[in-house]
This record gives sequence, structure tokens and C-alpha cells, in this order.
Amino acid sequence: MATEKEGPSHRKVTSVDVAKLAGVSRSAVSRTFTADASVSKQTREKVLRAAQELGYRVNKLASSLISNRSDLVGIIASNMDNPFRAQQVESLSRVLLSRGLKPILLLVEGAEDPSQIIGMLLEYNVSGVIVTSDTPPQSICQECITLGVPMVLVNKAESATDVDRVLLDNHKSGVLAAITLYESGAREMAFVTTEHPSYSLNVRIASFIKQCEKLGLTPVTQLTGKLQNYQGGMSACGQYLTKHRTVDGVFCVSDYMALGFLDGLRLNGPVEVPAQMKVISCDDIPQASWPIYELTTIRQDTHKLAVVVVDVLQERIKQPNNPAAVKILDVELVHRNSTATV
Amino acid sequence: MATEKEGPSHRKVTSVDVAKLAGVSRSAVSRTFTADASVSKQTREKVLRAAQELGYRVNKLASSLISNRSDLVGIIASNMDNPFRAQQVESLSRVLLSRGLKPILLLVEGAEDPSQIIGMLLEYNVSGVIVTSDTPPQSICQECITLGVPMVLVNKAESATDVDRVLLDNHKSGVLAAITLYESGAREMAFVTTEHPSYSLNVRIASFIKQCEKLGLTPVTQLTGKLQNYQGGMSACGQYLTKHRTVDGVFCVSDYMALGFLDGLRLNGPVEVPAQMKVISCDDIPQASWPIYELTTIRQDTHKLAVVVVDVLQERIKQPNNPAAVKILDVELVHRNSTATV
DNA sequence: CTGTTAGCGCTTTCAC
DNA sequence: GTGAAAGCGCTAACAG
Repeated sequence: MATEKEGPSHRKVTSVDVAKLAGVSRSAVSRTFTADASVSKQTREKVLRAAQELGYRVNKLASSLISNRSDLVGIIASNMDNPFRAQQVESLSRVLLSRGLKPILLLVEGAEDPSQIIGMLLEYNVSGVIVTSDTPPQSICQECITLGVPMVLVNKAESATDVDRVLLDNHKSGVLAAITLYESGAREMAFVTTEHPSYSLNVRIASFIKQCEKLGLTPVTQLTGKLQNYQGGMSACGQYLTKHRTVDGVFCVSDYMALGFLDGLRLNGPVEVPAQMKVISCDDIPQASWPIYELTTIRQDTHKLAVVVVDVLQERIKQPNNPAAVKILDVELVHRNSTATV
Repeated sequence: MATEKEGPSHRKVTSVDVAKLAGVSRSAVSRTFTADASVSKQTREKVLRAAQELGYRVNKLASSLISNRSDLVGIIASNMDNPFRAQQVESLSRVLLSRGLKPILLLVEGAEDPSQIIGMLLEYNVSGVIVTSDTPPQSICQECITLGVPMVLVNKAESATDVDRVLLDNHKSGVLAAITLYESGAREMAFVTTEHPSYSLNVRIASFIKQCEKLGLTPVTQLTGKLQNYQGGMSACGQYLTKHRTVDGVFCVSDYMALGFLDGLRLNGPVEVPAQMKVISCDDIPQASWPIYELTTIRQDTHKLAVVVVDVLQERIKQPNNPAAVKILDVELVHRNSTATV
């Protein structure tokens, strides 16, 4: 029922309709809408005109059935409350769309059942998967790899199997943080991290500590928040206030934590920044530049990151059997008031 | 090339393979994986076992080709820097996934070319579209409607054509804001909005003003930021500080703006909150509860919202010809320090 | 309840 | 460069 006179404008204009109107074959229509076609300009124009008139659109579902290219890309993400994460998802979505790929957004939380996620990806024959989640169920990655689904890990450790990865220069971040704090006058260092830090956070910290040692600034105090968020930063600040008041330079693994740390200083101290305490962190989320924070940070440009991630993914799609690529993106120090010399 | 011995585990297990192994027909396999099937328990088990063994998964692309149900849902969003927006997208994504629908995330910015977006939605035969963007290109909505694509607008004005909408109780928000400010002792009212407010923001303000009039609190001062964000709130604060110092109660159309307003008071005043000034706004983003802000706000629960939105969408998918539904969701006052009586 | 028979709309050899 | 034919993997009628 309801095929003849249901809606104002009929759906379901097929390539046959266009072919008929244009006076060509379905193949010609198909070719017109295929990137690397081989159609005469004449036919192409006839087809386009007819398509326009009928409001024809290629049915990607049907085409991907045979071409095996769905152009759907799964984004596996989590913790969108962290502005950096939200920005990252936004950037990825934009870049994918600009390349003709369509992002399917899959939010996963730690303990969630990953088999559902995998199922979905496979059912839709996704062209690729991008994993930005801190704690991506290993099983997802593993299965994607064994099934030959192109995948890119963002800022994650290498896994058992070789797989494409794009990393921010976490090592440089740690080094830069130590140097910047030192140059701003801090001499007793601490860092703020979480109980279950991800790979990238650990690298930042290891490099930070090592650089502190090189600078002769030991020991380096560890302040730990439960989660990698505002509350975590604030509770780490509590540890500083109660047990480590001699510290005068702090490296937070992320801006999100740093905001909590700074507010802890302000509310529970007050400890003046940068007069009594220098603070630096990583990401450069919008809040870092807010005048209330003026947080010195090591920028990780989410747009640039997204561009590289999608580049790598598309390369992998084109060349499924190439060896795994690892790209390291540069980061950039953004000087603000929290490490100003007074 | 590369079909025989390419990967470790072969892809492309089809229903035929499963049928063969299970000793049944392809239809039996299909029925086993269809929700409202009609299969004997025996066959079902045989099929499931065979499927398990082969690692079979339904190819949704193929199935949607004939069933016309892709289970893909477009989310049209923007301004993910606003934490409320990010949270909204996250909630929608989660709820969709929990119902077996897959969110395609489409970020659009005001002036972007909408025809591309429409094209995408149509090419993938999306089961529905959810529009949360403040400024959704009208053309997208219009075309979806004429093409009969189920669509739900979130917190948007009614358009020319009838279409499902889910609204937060913006009227109540405005009224509640006025009353709360009044009860906290404020007597000279202002509101903070943007140069191009969306429909929902306008309703909030209209109701706020009307309620202020009822309370005998006129005139009501308008403070305007350029954009609906932190910076906008802060620049609105500038107007208060320079031209309207007698105001003692402010209603911000969103928490995001309120944060900027509060920081403006703190940095450029300082004006004490709540002693000299009461502030209230809408959303209840995580930041509102941060101890540095303690912002009284009118909560709009994004999860509840998402549930209702998806309910409406699924109902529309089931009953395409029902009259358009309009649901209004309740909002809830969250009292915090910014309207405390001193 | 089950199998058989037709396609869904498209791309892609393959001759011409 | 173009058309005819052959499916991609699946579901939905239809008999049995």
C-alpha cells in the first residue's frame, strides 16, 4: 500500500527512471555518478539533467552492497564531558564529512558490552573505525584487525597486533612542561594524574619526570585524582594543600584536570597563580584561554589531528596490506598567565 | 585478487553458508535474525549454532535494501563547544544505540551548504533525522518533510509544515527564573541573551519579562552578547558594569553564557555573587555545579530529553501518517549559591 | 512453520 | 564510450 499516492513528492527514483528519461542505459547513469567514470561529456550532461529533474540520488546502500565501500566510519569515543573529547569528535566528524565519509558515533563506557559495538560495525560494513576512547575494549580492536576492518587508534599504546596509530607528541609535551615550569621559576615539581591513566598520559608523565631529573629537580611529587576530570584535578589539589605545600610547579596531564586544580587553589587556598604556583597542562581546550584561568598549556590541535587520522585511515582503506603506520603529531606551547614570571 | 587467502579469517559469510551448514533454507536464517520471526525453536537453534561457528553477521546494508529500514538516524548538531550541546549529542547517541538505531553525526555550521547534508541523508536512506542545531538550514527540514523522512526537531519553533517536535518547557523556565530571582531578593532585573537568539531562547525571555511585569519589576534591562557562548556572557557583563549597575538580578538564557557573565563579575567588578547580584540560567551543564560557580540553574535533563526524542521518532517511523506530535518536557529548578539569600 | 521464487537498486564485467 | 547481463546479500510474498 501507499506507494502510488502517499506523499507529496514520490520517493524511490531509481537509476532506471533516470536512464529512461535521459535515453541511456542504467550503466551510463551509474558511470555518471562514479568518481573515476568513463563517460562522454554528452551522456553525462543528459544524465545529470534527467537526474536533476527527477530528484535522483544514488542509493549508497545498494551501491555499497556490490562495491563493498559503505563510506561509513565508526568513531568510538567516550567522556564527552571533557571539552577536549567533544572537540575531537567534532573535528573528526567534520573532516570525515568533508571527504565524503559518514561518521557513526559510538559512545562506549568502560565496562560496556563491546560485542554489540563490533556487531554493529560489521553489520554496516563500515569502511573504517577510529578509536579515540581512552579505554577501548581491546576486544573491539582485536576483532576489527582480524576481520580486516581498517582502523586507526588515536593516542593509544601499540596493541598486540600491528595497527595504524596517530599520536600526539606526548614525550615532547612532558619535556616542554618541565622546561616551561623551570623557566618560569618553579623549583619543586609535582604532576597531577589519575588513578587509571591512559597510555598517552603515562608517556607525558614519564617524560616530565625524566626532564625534571635532568634539570636537577627531584623528587617529583605525584598528586592523584580519581578520574581524569575537573573533580579529579580538584581533589589532587587537596593533596597538595594538605601534604605538599612546598611544591611550586605543577604539570597536569590534561587541561580538564588543570581547571579543577586551579579552582582548588583559588577556593581552598587561596594560593596565587602564578605568584606562588605555576601550572601547565595539555590540550588547549577553550576554557584554558578564559580570563579566569589563563592557563599555559600544550596545544593539541584537534583539527590537524583529525586531518591526519583520516589521511591514515583512507590510506589504509586504499592499501589494506601496507605495514602499519605510526604518525606523531607535533604539539605547541601556548604561553599564558599561569606560568608567567612575576 | 586477494579474495582467497588475504586475511586470517575470511569475511563474507553469507546467509547461504549458514543455511547450508545448518541444513535449512536461507529464509530460515533470515527469520532467525528478524525480531518478529516465526521460526521453530529447533531451527532457530540450529541456525544460531551454525552462525556462531561461521561468525556470521547479518548484512544490514543488504537487508535495508529490501526492507527499507536502514536503522540509521542522522543527528544534525552544531556548537559542540557548548557543554550542553555535547551532552545532548552524547545522550542522543546512547539512547539511539540502545534501541538498535545508529547515529550518523552531522555537524553543520550556519552558512554551510545544506544540500550536501540532505544528499547524504537520502543516499543512506536514513530511518530518521534528529535536529538539535540552533540554526538548522530550513531547507534541510523542508526537504526531509516533503520526502517523507521522519524527523524530530528539538527545541525549535514550528515550521511551515507540521513536524514532530520535542520542546523543553521554555515558558516555565522564564517564569521560574523571574520568581527565583525575586524570592532571592533581587528587585531590578536584567536578562542576558545573544544577537541572534534561537526560538527557545526567545520564549524563555518573553516569559521572563512577562513574569517580571507581573511581579511589578519593570523595566527589565536587556544585556546582549554577540554569540551564545562564554565570551558573549562576558561581554554582556561588560554592559552591566558600565551602564546598568543598579541591576541586582540576572537571567542568562544558557549556563554557557552565565559562566562568562559570572567570570565577568568576578574579574571586572568585582561584584559579589550572591551578595550584590543574583544569577540564574538554564541547562545545568556540569560546570554549573563546580564550586567556583555554584550557579542556580533550570535543569534540562539531556538523557530524559533524548529518550523522549527517540520515542517520538520511533513512533513516527511506525506511523508515518499520524498527525505531528509536540511534546513538552518539564524542567527543574536547581538551587545553588548564585541565588542564595545572604 | 518452512522452502521456493522474486526481486530491492546498484555496479561491473564483457562484448560491441 | 556504451549497453546487456549477471549478480552483491538479503527479505518478503507465496505455496506447501
